[in-house]
Amino acid sequence: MATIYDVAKLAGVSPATVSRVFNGASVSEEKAAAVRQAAAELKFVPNRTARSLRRQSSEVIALVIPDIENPYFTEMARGVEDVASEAGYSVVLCNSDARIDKEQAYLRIAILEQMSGVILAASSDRTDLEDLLRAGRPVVAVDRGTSYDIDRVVMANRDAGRAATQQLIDAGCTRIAHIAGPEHIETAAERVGGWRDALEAHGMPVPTELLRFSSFRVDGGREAMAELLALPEPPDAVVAGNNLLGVGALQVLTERGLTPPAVGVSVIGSLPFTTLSPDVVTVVRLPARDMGITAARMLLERIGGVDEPARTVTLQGELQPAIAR
Amino acid sequence: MATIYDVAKLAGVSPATVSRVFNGASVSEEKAAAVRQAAAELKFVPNRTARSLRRQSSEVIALVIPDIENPYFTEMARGVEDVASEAGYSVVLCNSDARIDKEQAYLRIAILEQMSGVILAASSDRTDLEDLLRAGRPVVAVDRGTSYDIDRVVMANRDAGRAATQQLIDAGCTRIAHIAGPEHIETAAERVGGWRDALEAHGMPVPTELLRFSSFRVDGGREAMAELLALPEPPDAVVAGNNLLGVGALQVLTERGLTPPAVGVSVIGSLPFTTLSPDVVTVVRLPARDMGITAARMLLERIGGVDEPARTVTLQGELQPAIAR
DNA sequence: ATGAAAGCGCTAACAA
DNA sequence: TTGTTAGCGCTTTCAT
Repeated sequence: MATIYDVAKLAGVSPATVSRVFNGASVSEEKAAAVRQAAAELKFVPNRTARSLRRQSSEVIALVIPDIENPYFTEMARGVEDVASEAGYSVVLCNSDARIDKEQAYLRIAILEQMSGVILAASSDRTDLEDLLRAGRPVVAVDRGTSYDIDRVVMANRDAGRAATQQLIDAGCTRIAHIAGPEHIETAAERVGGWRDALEAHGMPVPTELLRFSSFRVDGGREAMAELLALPEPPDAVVAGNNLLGVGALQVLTERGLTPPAVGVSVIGSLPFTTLSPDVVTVVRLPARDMGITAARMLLERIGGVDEPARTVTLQGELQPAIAR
Repeated sequence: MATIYDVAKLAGVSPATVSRVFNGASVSEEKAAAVRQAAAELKFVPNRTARSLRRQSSEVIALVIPDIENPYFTEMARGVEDVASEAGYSVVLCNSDARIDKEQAYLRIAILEQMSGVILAASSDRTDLEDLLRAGRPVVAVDRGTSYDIDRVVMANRDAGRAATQQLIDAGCTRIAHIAGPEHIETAAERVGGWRDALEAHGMPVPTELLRFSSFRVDGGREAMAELLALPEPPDAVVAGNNLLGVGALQVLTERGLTPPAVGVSVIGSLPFTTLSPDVVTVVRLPARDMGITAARMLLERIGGVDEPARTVTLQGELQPAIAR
């Protein structure tokens, strides 16, 4: 691997000049050409590690998500990656497994590896960003907020919950359950709010026994749905709090021969790998990729030194109603 | 951030001794204790960038996969990550998008960032590993081989294809189609071989018009399934070459009211987010997580200097038959 | 077992 | 504009 010194010697200039050429500082066109020529000849590429050590920062950003197997987050990851790699940054994808200790470990690594910044879908509202922020690394929150005053990109969760529920009301359902995510996660709580709103707006009672908090996972959806069906008065419809809960609920319904529209189903989030006809399940599509793109752009701005007050971008879901029944 | 010098001063030793303590070299228990004490007091953590520069390698491995949105690969990624992080390595997940140019770009970055090694699910059989191998970075191939003589972990694709097909034959199907992945991808070709094997073993003709090569994606499965159904003599069963092709095929069948067992379906790979009852679709589960675990272990061995001839590990799929009809 | 010192490849003051 | 030089924080000879 050729170094900056090899190039300098071959081009007949100082190492500093070579560095300047590769960093866009002002260099006479003549020397710049010589440097480029020499660099090409030696197949020189700057050593990123050395640069990081000297600059005290590297062109790497961390993306910390709670579940790498959830298509919602991988879709977001693609958005982040597209923007980042366009700008010459690498993305390190970190799977916190929704565990605060693993998350913390990754955030530590982000500091140690001198990463330029972090995009974080926090595992809980007690995530500790002190060290990171003290080290001057910008952090952008995605999907869920944190307890810090930082940039964030979130979904219009309440609206999504309302729209999903509304659709079932319009279809004539009267006992509408809601399988929600963990109570302490902001997104879950907001979607519950939307479900409540829609019911109240129609003068319908808010049936607490039909509200189930669960994990944002398939098995959580399965359990909750099974419980709901075991009720003396089971629901005639259900709003799933995210894509995986929707899958779990639909699996249980299918197994019992209650495939929609036998029981109405609305899902907040997309069902990318479902085999159901899109006609029978209402989906509020959440623009995960856009969320990733937006977050990455904001982070790059912060890395670039933008210094305005913390911003919040809220993305709207898109209602894809089941065909009216 | 405290440096090794700060610790040395506080502990009353030389920087070299501090380094030795953190690298397991022999140091008197007395001084070692003093160093640990001082390090704890200063919250010292070694700067990884400096170490990488000095050592000319970093504790990072790259995992390059063709489709980050495919659950098969994210499941594998988890396996890799679990092993790697256990050993103190970070994993950089790179999505090549099945494009050889993006893949090449990531492999370049792996060299530049002095990553310790690469786990690669190659986008094609023409992937160029010259630079990487010349730079002495070990590479382990997963899922698919490469044209190089390196360690690899693959699935028993032919067996999987055979088992999936066999199951449909046992169920009494007589016109069994196969929707395969891209012809030039090893895994796809091998699975086709298995399909062929099973048919021939039963003295059944191998119906070329029922073999479709496609992309390993949902839309590919949809197109192929639609074409098959449009045939004058459509198939009464289909073997899907991977999980996404299976989803696509099932979507089309469902939309046309041909949900299995109306048409028999076997899928090579799992359907994690399907809402179908597992009773009606045969699945040959592929142990993706194990593949990741195995590959990561092999890579770490190579990084550690193991120098034996290239090894190949073949993992068996697990037949999960639909309930006999 | 320990310390002194060189240097990994680059960038950024400072001088010229 | 250009070159000289001093590190960034660590590891690793080479002495002792």
